[in-house]
Amino acid sequence: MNRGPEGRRRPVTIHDVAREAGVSRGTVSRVLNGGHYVSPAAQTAVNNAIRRTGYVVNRHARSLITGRSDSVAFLLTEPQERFFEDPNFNVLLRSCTQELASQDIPLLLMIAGNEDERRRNLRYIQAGHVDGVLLVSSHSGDPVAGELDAAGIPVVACGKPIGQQARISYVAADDRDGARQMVRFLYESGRRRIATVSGPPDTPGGVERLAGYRETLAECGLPVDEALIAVGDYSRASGGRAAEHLLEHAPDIDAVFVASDLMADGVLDALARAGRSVPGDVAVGGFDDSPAALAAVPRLTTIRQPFDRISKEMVRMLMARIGGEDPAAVILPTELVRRESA
Amino acid sequence: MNRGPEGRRRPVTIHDVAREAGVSRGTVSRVLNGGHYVSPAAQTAVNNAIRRTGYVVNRHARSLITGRSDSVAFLLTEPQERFFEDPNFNVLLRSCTQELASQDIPLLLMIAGNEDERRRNLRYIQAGHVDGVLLVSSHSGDPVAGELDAAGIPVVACGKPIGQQARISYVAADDRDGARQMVRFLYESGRRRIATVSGPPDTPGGVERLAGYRETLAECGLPVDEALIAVGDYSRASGGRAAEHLLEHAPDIDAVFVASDLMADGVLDALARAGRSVPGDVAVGGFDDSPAALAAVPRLTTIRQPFDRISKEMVRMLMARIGGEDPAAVILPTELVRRESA
DNA sequence: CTGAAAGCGCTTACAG
DNA sequence: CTGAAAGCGCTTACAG
Repeated sequence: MNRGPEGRRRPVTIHDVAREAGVSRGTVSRVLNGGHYVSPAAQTAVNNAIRRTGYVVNRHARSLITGRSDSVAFLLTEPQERFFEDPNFNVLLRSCTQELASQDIPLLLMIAGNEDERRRNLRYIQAGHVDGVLLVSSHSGDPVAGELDAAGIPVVACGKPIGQQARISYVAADDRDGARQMVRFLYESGRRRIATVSGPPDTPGGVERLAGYRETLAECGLPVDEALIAVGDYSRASGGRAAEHLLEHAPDIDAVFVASDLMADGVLDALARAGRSVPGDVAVGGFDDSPAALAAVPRLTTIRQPFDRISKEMVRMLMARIGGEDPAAVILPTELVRRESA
Repeated sequence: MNRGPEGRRRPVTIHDVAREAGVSRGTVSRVLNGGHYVSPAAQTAVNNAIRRTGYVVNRHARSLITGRSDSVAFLLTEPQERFFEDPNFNVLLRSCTQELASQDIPLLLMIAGNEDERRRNLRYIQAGHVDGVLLVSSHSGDPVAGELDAAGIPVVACGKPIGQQARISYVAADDRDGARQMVRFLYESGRRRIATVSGPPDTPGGVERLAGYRETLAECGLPVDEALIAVGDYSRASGGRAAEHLLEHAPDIDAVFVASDLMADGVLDALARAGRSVPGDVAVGGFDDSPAALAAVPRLTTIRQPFDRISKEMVRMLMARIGGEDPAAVILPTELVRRESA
């Protein structure tokens, strides 16, 4: 940074670098953009000049001409209570931010907690102010993915966008297999009255994890008793209510597979209030391996979603999409993590 | 949006609007920027043309000339565990995002969980890619505020930046008064062995809330017994450990004022394990009124930090700072919220 | 491989 | 109040 007469910074431009290196501005620009068609000598001279002058590219000027913003939106469409309560969002947000930062791409955070915000964010995105969007919303009935896609905006969703998986890229953990692993583990630990608390039926996790539960029970030769199935909405409180419901309709349960760690934490509370010990009387298995699993007492045995890999893949796929590639889906394996609750 | 021959969007520019309205591009720009020195007739014509053409300003072109990016960074410098665990961050992040969105200003999320990330984010910000930064970090020993300020970047901190409050704008809740309200409330409910779990001594909340505790005890004519004071790090687990410590050294406590809701939740767990009933045997008072207060069992009586107002003020002050105003501090009142834990 | 030149879409003095 | 013009800092064909 140079300083002008008033001590105000005059940002160094490509022009200063060119003068310093003794080349034209075009050459500097070529070095900046990959160094193609530049002689080694010019290359070196420019790089040295950049170092000496402390040059930093003006992103606005670049964007003006390239038509790209070199930034992406992280769009969260959730009621705000869930964003406040569920640590999964933070994990995802954190690792996407990190992954993008490593590529020097800023993340614009957009939260659509209601229809108004949804509309405003959509308008902003459609105006072309970002190159693409990472979409996170558990409820896949959400029309926002389709609207963005229709507007020609590259989108990668976290979790299968039910109804439009053919047109929207997404990355998801293998929900069904995760559920299968947990239920089989419970069975092999000797449990025979295995209940489940599933997620909402309009979410991929709600559908797939329940399906995995049913399949595995059948494979183990256990009857699928509808009294063993309760539905939650992924909130901790809904887990507690579901557990109470199960206790009432099937008091002889000896295990519960819960479709999220946060709900599992609620189940733990309800079980404790009912005087059931965990894992003595009832084994509890969660899903996510979120920070909530470690905060629970006892700590949760759960299915790990590889959030780090999920984020990395989301970013990679979004870049590919922005680069013109066709949509694709990536399914990542899950893994059983044994702790104290089962 | 018009479509060119290939169906590709050709964004409508100020030029299209000018033609449509029958004025010059300068006039369109003047309407866009406040409508000064524009006749009512031209005003109307331009506005209609904007509506008809669906014109949206190209922010890059604007920024290139104004030198402003019209975006701000939300910089979180915390170890990631705390970001994952503590819902306070989400509340703050959410309301800042919302407040900025209402002014059409994008928020760039930056998370500095370690030295490397801190350095990269600093570099990005210092390059002038954002107009200012909203700084959130509980540990105020953090040098980042000073570094940004030294680089001439407008900063507003959340919470008093110890050591540099004269140079950095900040907004904070009235920590000391909040502590006073809680301790007095506990006293007036008949409690006489009132303990506290404070925050780290290098955070403003750690210092001020403890000071408020001491003062109020003295005013109530209660001795300040050092065995009644334990220190946590704002994590849930540290609250549990602090409670165990207190129970060991001062088994006759009948109340605990805890410097954060999350730690209070940990205290609740420890108390339950020790067989003490809440609020029967021991009353527990939290601080924050975060979502953790409602998730706790029993729900926490706590001190409300007005996060909505805090965010609004942070944004307002940052804009003022960007506009050239001198630093200032805003202290917002706190309020006792009665629930079941005390 | 390299330079000169055009142009991205806007804002802002400057004349009138 | 309004238009014509310069210029923000870059990238990218286009000649050479």
